[in-house]
Amino acid sequence: MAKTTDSLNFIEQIIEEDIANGLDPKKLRFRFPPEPNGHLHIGHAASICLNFGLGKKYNAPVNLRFDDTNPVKEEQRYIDAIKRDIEWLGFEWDKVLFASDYFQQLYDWAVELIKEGKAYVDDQTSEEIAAQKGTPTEPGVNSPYRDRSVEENLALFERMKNGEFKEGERVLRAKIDMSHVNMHMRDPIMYRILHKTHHRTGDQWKIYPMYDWTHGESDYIESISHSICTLEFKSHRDLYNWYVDEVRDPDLLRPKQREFARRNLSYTVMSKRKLLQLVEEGHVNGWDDPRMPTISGLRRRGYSPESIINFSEAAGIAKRDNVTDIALLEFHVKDHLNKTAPRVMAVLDPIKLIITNYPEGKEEWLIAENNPEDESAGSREVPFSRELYIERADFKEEANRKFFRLTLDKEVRLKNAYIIKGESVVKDEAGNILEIHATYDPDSKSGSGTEASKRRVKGTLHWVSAKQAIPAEIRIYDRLFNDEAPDSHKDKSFLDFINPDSLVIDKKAKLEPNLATAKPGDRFQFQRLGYFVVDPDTTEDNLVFNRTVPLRDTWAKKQQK
RNA sequence: UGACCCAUGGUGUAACGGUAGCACACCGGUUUUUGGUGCCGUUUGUCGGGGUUCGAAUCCCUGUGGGUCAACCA
Repeated sequence: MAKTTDSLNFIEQIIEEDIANGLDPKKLRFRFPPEPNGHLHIGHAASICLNFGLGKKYNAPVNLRFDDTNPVKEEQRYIDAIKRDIEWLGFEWDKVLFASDYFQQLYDWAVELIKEGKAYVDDQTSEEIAAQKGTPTEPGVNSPYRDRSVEENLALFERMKNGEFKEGERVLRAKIDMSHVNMHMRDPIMYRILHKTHHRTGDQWKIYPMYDWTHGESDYIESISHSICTLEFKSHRDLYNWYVDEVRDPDLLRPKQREFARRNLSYTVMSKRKLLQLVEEGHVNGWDDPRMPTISGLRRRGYSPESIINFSEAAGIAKRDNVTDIALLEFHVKDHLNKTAPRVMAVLDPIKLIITNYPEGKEEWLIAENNPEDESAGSREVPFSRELYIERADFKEEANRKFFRLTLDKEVRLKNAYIIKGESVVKDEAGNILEIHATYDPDSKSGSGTEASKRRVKGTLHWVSAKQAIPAEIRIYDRLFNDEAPDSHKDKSFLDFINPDSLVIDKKAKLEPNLATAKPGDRFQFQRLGYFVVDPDTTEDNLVFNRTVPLRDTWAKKQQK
């Protein structure tokens, strides 16, 4: 029989196995190691949820470690953005650390390796070294500098450190095996010369360690038990182990690198390089543009941390390449917002509705439930009067049976208010509808008890009272890319798939007056339309909303068929 | 013409030698003062071929398909 009780993902299985084999659970320690060269995106969320989730599950510390070994690409503002995103997701790190904290230790260890004859300075150019590297099917050849004396290597490495050489003139290489089947083991480069200012160490260093030399050693220094990374690092594992074992105290455990498949999403570009290009070339309005798959973009779009975490949980962890349907993410957004977002009435494309038998000048404040999914959300009052706005698309002079909204001579309910009946329309010379006239039934007030409740009406419309309505700017986002998986087209640029209609701005919208005090970040469900969030661009004079995600609309879907 | 990794419905995952489940998506029904939500249900899957076994998605062999590896990036 299927055991649906918490099945473990394969990383957890490895950990359980290690514990079963005698690993002290108190020694469990994880890390999340971003390079501060851009914003985190939804793919990183998988790694964050995995590592911090493991920390929670096993009550183990998780370090936030910035892999900042390449001063060319890294910036302080990205460090700040990454911290904010992780905090926003609700995770707590044990320590914030930097690979650059270990530069001196790494240097000292490198000197040791040189002394042991396990590293050497190579004077060749990048091209020459590449040419000697061989190919996956052919072995490489040794560098002519491979057998330099320890003294000479020490002296040269010292001079590299002191900035006596230009960039590219020399590198330090590990002396392993130029004919190893694993290309990464063919005398990998440990240090390169870079006369660049580092965002943390400034101009102190003229040489910078490479990823492989840094990462395992950093894990070792921090006593990380399980170092979890993505699949493309699989072939780095041999080198990771080699480096760690060179410096490791035999009594201490070697951190265990294990790899899982990165999370891909349909219609979504996840490459940091490409996201940077979108920002730099101005295709979007920054890293936090609501169309971006970045955590900051999703936040501005109105996604909740819960929805991202639930999504990651649902998507799972495995070792095979995948393209997850973006609908799964959107499902979790709607699922969470449905339970938490207050309902509110807004009309995006207003047309005037006059209740002809409602007294001029009269004004009623009707009670409206804030969230039918959550009784504790309470209720609010909305003004009702003779002149209202309704959605232009909610009226047709004549329509078939499938149309549940307002037509002439048919009844519908105004949400939280009365049942009305379409009577006539006022048009201009061109035949455009200017106003709809209707009559209401005073005995049909919502929740009054006197409502003719047994009367069935075709549908329910949202509306706002014209006099009290407040205007707003509504930003509606569609997919940035109109192709299923723009990453997969090797022959075309992903920019060719940018959807020109990915952003629509609507300034005609009319909202119920309660929204006047909404603050940036507040999320609402606009009744029958979708979930919306107040954008940070909002000012006192200009209320700005982003559409997080539309509501499921089965009618619209059927129309398309 | 190498090494390594991977292969379960449309998608993402579970089952670790004992009846192939779950979720999303899709489709249908139902409830509803949101064409939302909820509830119910249908359809759809172990890449092929051998083998081991009483029994194989699971173990072995083989084929096929996909991915990764030749940055002074991470």
